[in-house]
Amino acid sequence: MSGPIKFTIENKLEGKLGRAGLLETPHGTIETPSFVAVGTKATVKAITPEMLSSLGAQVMIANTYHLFLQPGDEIVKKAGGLHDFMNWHGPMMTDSGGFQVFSLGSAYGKGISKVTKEIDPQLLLNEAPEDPDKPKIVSIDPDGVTFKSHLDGTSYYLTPEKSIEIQHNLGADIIFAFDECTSPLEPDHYQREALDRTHRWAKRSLDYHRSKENSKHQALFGIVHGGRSEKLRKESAEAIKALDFDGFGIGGSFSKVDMTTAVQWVNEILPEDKPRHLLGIGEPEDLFMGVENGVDLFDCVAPTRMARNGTIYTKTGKINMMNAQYVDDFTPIEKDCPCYTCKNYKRAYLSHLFRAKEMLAGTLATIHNLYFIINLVHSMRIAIIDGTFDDFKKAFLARYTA
RNA sequence: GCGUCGGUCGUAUAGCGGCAAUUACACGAGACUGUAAAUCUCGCGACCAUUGGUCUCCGGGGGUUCGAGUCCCUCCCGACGCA
Repeated sequence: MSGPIKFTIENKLEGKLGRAGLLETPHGTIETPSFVAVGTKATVKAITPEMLSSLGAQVMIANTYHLFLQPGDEIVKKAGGLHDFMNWHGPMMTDSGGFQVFSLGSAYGKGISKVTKEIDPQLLLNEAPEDPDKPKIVSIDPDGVTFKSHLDGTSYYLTPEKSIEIQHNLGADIIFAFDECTSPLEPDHYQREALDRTHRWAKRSLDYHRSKENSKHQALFGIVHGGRSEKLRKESAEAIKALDFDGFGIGGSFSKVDMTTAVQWVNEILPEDKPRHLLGIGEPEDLFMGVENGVDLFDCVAPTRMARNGTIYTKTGKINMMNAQYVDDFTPIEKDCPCYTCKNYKRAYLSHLFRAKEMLAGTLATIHNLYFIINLVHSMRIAIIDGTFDDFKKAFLARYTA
């Protein structure tokens, strides 16, 4: 074991793919399964790194595309890397920019999200409708992707090598290969084409990475794709597995019903001794599904974005703090929750802060939501170690209404 | 007391003969899954209803007109000016 990270399994779920483990990185050890806080632009929105740490976060993930545009990876490098730049000294990851191929590309302005409730067959037939009023800001070619900056319209060309170079400058402990996240609405022939491209890019990402000194202290994860297709998913898992990455990401925009099968197909193939990260997934029921099926790491904007938009996780489901009923509700945000927000503030106060558009609203809600999700995944870990996962899952989901 | 301007959906506004009536905020609800997001969508007179329909509405009352927030008369209220 000579890579920059070390993964050891502590206990497994009987008869299933799930496991609890330890992932050692140059900036500390992550107890898995673990939820990775999203800090796209080198900040977990609304909170400081100290708050992030004290609410129980062990690891966070920033974004190549956003930091490349602003302030620029060279600036971050001069600052001494992301850890010093943003004052987060725990384990850190960076995403490659591959998701932006989707969110700024095929999903741009079309109301398509990462997880669709169901696939509308009408949309599938017509493929994605083009809006002639909206200039395309992403265009893909065999070598890379041209982005028109969403900030000022400047064109930038991102290739696998460029993405890795940027991620080397950013200096996270774990970085991702440059991939293409496709829309589930794309037809089969396109999924095929995009998958082949992602595999070529994976190889190029890895080759470039290994040719640099940074590969000694930064780990590189390859990303499995394949959309909704069993054939492509399994093929992708085999192809990425063959490439000697330090760990794996499972990517894609899913229809809710396709997610479970996709994760199972892939994790049955991926090597057991390397960590797996289910990219961009984080609703409670999905986290149970992922953990049960062998996912070690999750990241998701849901807890932080929901928090800023006034939605709070509770053990019985999400509540919208903007609703009239909370104006004079002087009970804690959530009874029995030990987080800073719940220990110190009442619903009526949070309701007031949101209505008054005070910044503290987002901060307090973020602290609670992140604690809720991070603690949920951590509890799953403990349940795996204790051998009580099924009971824990049953009890949680019985109370929780999505 | 006289004169001028003004009174429109909770508030602030648009409207100057075809209007259930503009816009913003507020209010009510919903959405959000590798962050174009402290954002976005919908609703906001009432009652039916499948597209759609019926009624009631722009300070009060009266008038002109096929048709009136919109024009005329009068009353009430407010601001300003002159007494």
